[in-house]
Amino acid sequence: MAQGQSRSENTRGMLFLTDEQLRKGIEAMFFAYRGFTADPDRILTEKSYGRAHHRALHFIHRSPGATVNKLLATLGVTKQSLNRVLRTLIEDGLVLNKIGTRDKRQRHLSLTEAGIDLERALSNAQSDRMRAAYRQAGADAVHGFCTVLEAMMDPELKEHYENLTGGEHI
Amino acid sequence: MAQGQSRSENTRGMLFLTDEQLRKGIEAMFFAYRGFTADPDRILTEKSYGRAHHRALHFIHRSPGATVNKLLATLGVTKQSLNRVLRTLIEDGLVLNKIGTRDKRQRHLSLTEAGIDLERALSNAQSDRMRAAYRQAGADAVHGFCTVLEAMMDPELKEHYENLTGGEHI
DNA sequence: CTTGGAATGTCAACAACACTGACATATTAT
DNA sequence: ATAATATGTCAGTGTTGTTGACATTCCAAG
Repeated sequence: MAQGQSRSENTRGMLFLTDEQLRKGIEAMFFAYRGFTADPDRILTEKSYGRAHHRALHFIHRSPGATVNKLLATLGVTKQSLNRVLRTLIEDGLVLNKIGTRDKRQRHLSLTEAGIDLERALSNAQSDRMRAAYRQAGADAVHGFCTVLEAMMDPELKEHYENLTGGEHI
Repeated sequence: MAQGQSRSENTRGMLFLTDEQLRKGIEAMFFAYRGFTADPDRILTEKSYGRAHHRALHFIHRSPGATVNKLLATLGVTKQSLNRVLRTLIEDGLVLNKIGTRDKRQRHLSLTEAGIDLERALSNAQSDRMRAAYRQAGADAVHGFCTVLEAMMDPELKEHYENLTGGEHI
């Protein structure tokens, strides 16, 4: 039995993965995701927003000027679902909705100053925990963490993930 | 600038963490969690269940005979929310609700054969992806993955996580 | 034995957030 | 002119979470 052994390889470099190790990873994802969202959720509740607002603010901040369609693809929700959230953010003066110059059907989304402020508050809350976890776990662990997460993504989602970091210098 | 450098330490062994690295980790969690739930979700939709049913089945399978209160603490939802889910699972013959012998107020939950079957189907779907990700990332990455996830948990949630793996031999 | 509190279940109402389906409106492309 | 695209909107529905209130059952302390 490879009990209590969290890293184990055979002679061909293949991983031995017990059901227990897999289950542990599954539960770790579940509990960690709760921690991951806990801090922003508190801020959001104060402002009567939800997680969907956070996600919208995050990705608009990340890709300012992106169209609604691009945001839809990134978030993976229906336009009706996103529209409900976007409407309140625009009404509350956190998000700008600018008609495209080249293609006037498109709406380019960006954050107002107030939107940037809230996004930063949410991002800071989430980053603080992430930073603490990174520091506690160490550099090698962080690298492994991201590697496994990337391997867990659907190929289509992974493209969105990579495009975000790639298309930074626009 | 430590740009493009995902693991970096200074002379005192402290991690340098750029905003970009933290943001990348945050987005990795978001996209990976979507992949994490995608496969079970497909099965659940077929059977007209939701993620909450999966979670209940998972933890009942993990700690058979646990009381409702213990399950409530693990899942971190209200009893009303859990009860709605449990009721359908009991009605559908997937979960057993046995009155305690020592304390007859308590209900001890366990899976029926049908419950075990569905739990296994869900677990397999989720494990398959996890296993593939683990294999792709390698043993060291897996270790780091779990380390960071554990460091991200709320202390209270981490106890639940650890109690699950610790109290296996009941 | 009575009483207080704990464990559980249930009812009602509500909110967030996802879905589908249908439809309207510009605008662009063919 | 017509088709397709990008967006917005309305209406309805389902899952999952929440509060608040209340009943039941049972253990334990007085």
